[in-house]
Amino acid sequence: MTTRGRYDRALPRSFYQRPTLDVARDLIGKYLVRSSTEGLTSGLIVEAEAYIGESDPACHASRGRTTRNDPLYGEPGHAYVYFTYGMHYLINAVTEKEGTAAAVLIRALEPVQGIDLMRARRQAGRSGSRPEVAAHELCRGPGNLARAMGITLDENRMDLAGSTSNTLWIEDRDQQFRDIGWSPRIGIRVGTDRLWRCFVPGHPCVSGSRASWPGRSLQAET
DNA sequence: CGTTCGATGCACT
DNA sequence: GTGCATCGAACGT
Repeated sequence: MTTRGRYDRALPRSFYQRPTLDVARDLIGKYLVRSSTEGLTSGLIVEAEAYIGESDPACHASRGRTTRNDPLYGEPGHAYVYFTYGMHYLINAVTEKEGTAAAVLIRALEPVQGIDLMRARRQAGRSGSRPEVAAHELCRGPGNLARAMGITLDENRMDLAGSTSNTLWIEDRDQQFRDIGWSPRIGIRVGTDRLWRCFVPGHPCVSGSRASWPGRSLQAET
């Protein structure tokens, strides 16, 4: 085994207690890690979006606090997971400070560990034999990502930063991306004027149509 | 390449 | 009853 995927490398709470756009940018290049009874899976975060408070019309908190969005108002560093379109779970990391209702949606990962397990989760419950999902598509898009990582409402409110959980966290493995692109957020009908989606330009695991990206090449270093 | 549309279930109006 | 921070298949150009 390697030293990768250890909960003691989780980002501290102070990482999340900052302006949401800074957290979103800095989450690019970090690793989302999930340890379950099925095994360990992890991936490099290559796409994220910021949702910032009740004044952001696209934020779930734009119409006030409800039972569903309550985790947004809680302590930074916790997960806000919700269910949408009748079939998808999406995961956010809560940011700023208690009461602000801000978070970063994690939209895509480059799979790193547990790729076979990711593939099994993606194919579970599907009928017939289908072509194998390519590795770069396993965690492309927030719904796919949650499916591959085994994230459901069971992980809602989970502490990604504290010491009580050891099943889901985000860690630093000293990865740096030189260039990060910014665009409008995807899949929303309001607040599209804000460039609050960030991503690794040209990375094959980033969601959305390739034509909508700035034409830059991948530049990564360890 | 592009756009449209059905699946599917739940929180909120 | 309406509307999703989606996905992928189906279809048009």
